[in-house]
Amino acid sequence: MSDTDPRASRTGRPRSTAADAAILEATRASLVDLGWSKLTMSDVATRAGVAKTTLYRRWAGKNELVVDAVAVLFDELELPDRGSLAADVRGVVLQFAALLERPEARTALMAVVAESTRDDSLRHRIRSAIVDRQKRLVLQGRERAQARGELRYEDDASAAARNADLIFDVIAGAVVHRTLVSAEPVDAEWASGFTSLLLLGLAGAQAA
Amino acid sequence: MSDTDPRASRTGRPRSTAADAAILEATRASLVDLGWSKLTMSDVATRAGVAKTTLYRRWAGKNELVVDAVAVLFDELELPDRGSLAADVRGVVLQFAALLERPEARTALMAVVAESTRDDSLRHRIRSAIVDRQKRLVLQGRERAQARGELRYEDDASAAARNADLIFDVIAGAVVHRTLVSAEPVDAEWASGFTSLLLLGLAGAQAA
DNA sequence: TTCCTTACGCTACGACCCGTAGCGTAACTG
DNA sequence: CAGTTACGCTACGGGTCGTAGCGTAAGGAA
Repeated sequence: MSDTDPRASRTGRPRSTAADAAILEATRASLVDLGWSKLTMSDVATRAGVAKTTLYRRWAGKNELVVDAVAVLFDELELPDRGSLAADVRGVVLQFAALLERPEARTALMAVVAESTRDDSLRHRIRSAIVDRQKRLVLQGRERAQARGELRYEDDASAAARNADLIFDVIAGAVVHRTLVSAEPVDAEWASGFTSLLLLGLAGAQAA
Repeated sequence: MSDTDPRASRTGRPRSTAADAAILEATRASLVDLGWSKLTMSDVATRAGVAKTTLYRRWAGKNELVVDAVAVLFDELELPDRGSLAADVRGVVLQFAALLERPEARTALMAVVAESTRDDSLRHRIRSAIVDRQKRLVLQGRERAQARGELRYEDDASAAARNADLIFDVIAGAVVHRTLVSAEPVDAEWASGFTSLLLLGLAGAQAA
């Protein structure tokens, strides 16, 4: 969460965990009301009932604060077994799309990614707090599909890892692009079309 | 380009087209040096050798200015006939990836998209200036593939349009996500893997 | 040419946010 | 108790924002 590890110093007044929670909650509320660009540290401090200096003691700035405030939203994603690979893909697509409907997520995600193009430490923070944690969904879905016999088990471990990364970028990228760039809704129909394309490919989806 | 149409008023001193070009060029240069978040209107004005008030006479703010400054970069994309659908896809993926390697493009694209989530007019500006213009590549590639016999001609016109939009979101989304979110390189190997996945689908690409 | 209209450069301005310093006080440890 | 760290508060210089006001420049119309 915050920058410094509280266990490093066992003496002195401990940091208020209530303040941590209040700050992150206030950050999400401010994102909803004001959006990324108009969100200010002063506003978050006021909403959280906390002094501005307290924010700077824990986060280097707006970028880091917002990443931590939004990261928890992505942990809500899960992949219940829906019986087939196609159903699992459709399900996660719709779930991810619902997350991107939330104003705090949509305004923050692209903004921090944009900032991360010029800030290595921020990019690593995004990776560890958001991106890498969601790759579990791809791995889980693949294992299930392999167990069902829908996908083969792969021999080369590094090739399998590259493949998982590729699938992750394709699914997440398509949903993000559809939602935020094209600014069109991800509904059940789109999810089905995308799933067909992903499973069958261009020619195969056309034939179906 | 600018906000007001110069042909609307035929009297008075005309706007300097040289200033327009200088401002957009200065904006790109400032994006390279400072990035989106540290770019200021004052800095752009100074670089362009123009008064700050001149900027505000043409653009409502930083968002609109940057969209116009970056839009021209995307028009460089083209789709030469490489002989097969797979080769065409690989080619456009690598071309788009090269564009996203340019610092002015990568820092600006995600930032304006993030802003557009709370600004309808900005979103329309992005669509007309950037997104919609690039869908020509999908349409062109599909026509060629159909002429080669690699894809069927589609009967339903609206279904064909939805399909083109889907493919656009999948290709552009995957490249953007790989480059900016996962922050991994789009090299020839990745482009080939992605192309196989797009053409053959999950099971098909695994078998190949 | 003269008049009209619009664009330009320049200066100045209030408003706002940034990030930090300094201080007294609060909370926890040994 | 003393020692250490966190907190709230105030204040500050520095920077950007977007606009107003002014005199001047560059075109078109009579």
